[in-house]
Amino acid sequence: MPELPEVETVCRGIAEIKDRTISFAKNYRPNLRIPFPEDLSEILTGATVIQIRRRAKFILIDLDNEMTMIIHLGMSGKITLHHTSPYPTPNKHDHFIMHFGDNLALYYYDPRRFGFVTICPTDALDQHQFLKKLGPEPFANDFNGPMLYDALKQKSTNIKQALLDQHIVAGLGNIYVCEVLYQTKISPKKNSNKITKKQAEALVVAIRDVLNKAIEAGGSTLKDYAKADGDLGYFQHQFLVYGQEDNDCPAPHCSDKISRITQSGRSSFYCPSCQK
DNA sequence: ACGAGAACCTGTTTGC
DNA sequence: TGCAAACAGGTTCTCG
Repeated sequence: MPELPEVETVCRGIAEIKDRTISFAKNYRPNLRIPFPEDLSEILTGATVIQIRRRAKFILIDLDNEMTMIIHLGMSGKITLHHTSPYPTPNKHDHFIMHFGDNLALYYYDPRRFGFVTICPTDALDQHQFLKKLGPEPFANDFNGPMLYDALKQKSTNIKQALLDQHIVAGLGNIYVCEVLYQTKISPKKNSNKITKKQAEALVVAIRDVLNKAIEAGGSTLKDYAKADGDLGYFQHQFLVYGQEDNDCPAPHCSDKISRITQSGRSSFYCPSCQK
């Protein structure tokens, strides 16, 4: 999926649906990763958007009927807006559509169908199965060096897997974990419980730094992710290690090349010389 | 209880 | 050129 910066970019990209009233909503298949709620269309139609928020990689859309839409983009989910009716005929991967009158429509497109759209009473979001166990937001005060140190100490897996664990810190994905580990000179193979306090502090700084830069660049555009306005993000041009297998390590005095290894079925890119 | 690996899907790229 | 295999931003389930 889109990781945190891409989801943040989508949230900003759909800001104009705020204060707009849903005139039509429809899902075009019964389920994605989870079923669409049976009464989704009835609940949404006539409701007005109060606020758009992000929690981890979830898009939260608060409505004036005390309900909140929860949207997850999975690996290949994409949201696009249309401003002129008649709106396009849904493509076979456009699984959910909302109209806000005749000059604004939101389409949810997801070929791999690992994402989902659901709804939850706003006051019950904290208890929702997808949200209740999430770790802290990377930019929140409760995410800090001592907290991360303690959490990493509990895990017996490698640091790569630990940072992907949404219960430790919410929002990181495969790309940004690779970049963060490169920036902190920590090998993805290092045991999570061997991370020092100093390294935990450095990880907090690097996580915020990498995510901030990615958000500023409008996220990363890979195979099938684009912002809501159809423009592309640019952060992919700043990847130092992700997707750089066999390229020279970008560190000034390093003559090594970037390696790719598989950890728990997912690619990790790193410099064997710089990252220990 | 925990972690590695498989599973869930389709589309695109890579390699023979 | 053509086809099969590998690979892809995530999460959750099963199995050892």
